Amino acid sequence: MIVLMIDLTHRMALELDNVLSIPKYGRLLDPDGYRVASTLKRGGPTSQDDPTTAPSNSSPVRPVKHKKYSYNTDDEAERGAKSNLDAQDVIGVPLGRDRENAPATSTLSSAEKDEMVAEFVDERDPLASAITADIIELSDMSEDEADEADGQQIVTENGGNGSDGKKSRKQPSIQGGALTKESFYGDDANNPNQYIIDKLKEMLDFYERTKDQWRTIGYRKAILAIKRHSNPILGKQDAIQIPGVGTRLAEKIEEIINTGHLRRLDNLGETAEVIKLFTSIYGVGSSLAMKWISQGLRTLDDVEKHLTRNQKIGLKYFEELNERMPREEVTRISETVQTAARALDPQLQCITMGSYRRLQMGAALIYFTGSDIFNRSMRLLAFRMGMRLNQRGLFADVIYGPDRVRLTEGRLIAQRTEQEIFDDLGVPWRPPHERHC
DNA sequence: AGGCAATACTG
DNA sequence: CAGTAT
DNA sequence: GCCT
Repeated sequence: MIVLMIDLTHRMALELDNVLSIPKYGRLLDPDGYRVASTLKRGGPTSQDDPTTAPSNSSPVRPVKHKKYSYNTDDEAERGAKSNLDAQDVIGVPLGRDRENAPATSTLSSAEKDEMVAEFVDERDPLASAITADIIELSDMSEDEADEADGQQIVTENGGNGSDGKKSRKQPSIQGGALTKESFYGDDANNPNQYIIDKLKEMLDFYERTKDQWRTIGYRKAILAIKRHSNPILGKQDAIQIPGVGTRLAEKIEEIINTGHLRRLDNLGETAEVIKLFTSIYGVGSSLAMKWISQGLRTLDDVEKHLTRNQKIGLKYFEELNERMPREEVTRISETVQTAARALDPQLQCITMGSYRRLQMGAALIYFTGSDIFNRSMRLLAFRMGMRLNQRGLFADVIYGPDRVRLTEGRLIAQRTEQEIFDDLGVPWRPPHERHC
């Protein structure tokens, strides 16, 4: 089957097993609506294919050669997968701010699309190809999932509830053994060591913007470890117990405990601020930032004339690229992409990745996680309990007629977390690898 | 002392 | 190739 | 930065 993975985040790549997302850039701020490039092929082994030749439905899909975009699916040829899209295709959807009424593109011929691709590539800023989506071939997805390809795979109804709005906003922690983001990383609000974490985070931010790749990793791991550590850290000895926290950090932690702040941090002063400012320009990293600082540059204006083409775009859209994309907007863009993609191939499974997916509700997680057998048995169980489970949630008080015909929708009783759905079904939560049946 | 993920695009 | 990005 |  073919899966379209939509990645709208500009800062985070998704890496999931063999599936790599294509690094692309946040959002497209082109004001004139959107267009879909259906076969935007990149370089590599497949680029010699005649781009004007639409792949034939009946011909076997050739093995995927470009490892960047997919992994090999040996049995794919035998199964003769039908799709207008190949695994190395990329769908790019430039999106403007005012795109609600953007024109539909589903009826475009492939020649027209290719023309658009050419235009897209030639005339657009590279940064403008904001939204990209990978076509990934997955050979191990179940029939069951394929059967469900009709509906919306992305949960959108409750998307824009603002829970994704702020930078470090977290959902409340949930109890039980569920391996959720919260239980794994800890919960800001309830963590007794949050003030320590905050200080260390500031250090981390600085090193992230400096050159110090390894210190960055050290801090990051330590902070993660402290977040998972639920007891209050009272001193150096406590701290150094935590794997990931060594002598140096333990001392800093003690200083934070005793004095409330870090002298090291206070000393970073202006430099840290300016580095932060400069590296906030998309395409400007620590090296350039430090170089500029050493040349006496301090403001965005100072720096303007030293930028490359891409960096100029980064500066032009400075605000937009540094702003977190509202979840609602992600939802909207996802739908746009999906509509366009399905027009090209109705069979497509579409999944929006990144932080959007991490906050995706439990019902959808269960669904995507599988296995098919597991999902079937969970749904059957729900049915027997007079309920209904699907990728949107668990519904109670569902009325069924003869032959399991469902007469009512029922009322939504659980959807946000896997845990609550399992609970309501009376099934002990189990980790994905134990969901074989 | 040496490793700490892997890979793509840009200029 | 170094820098920047995901 | 931390760990081996």
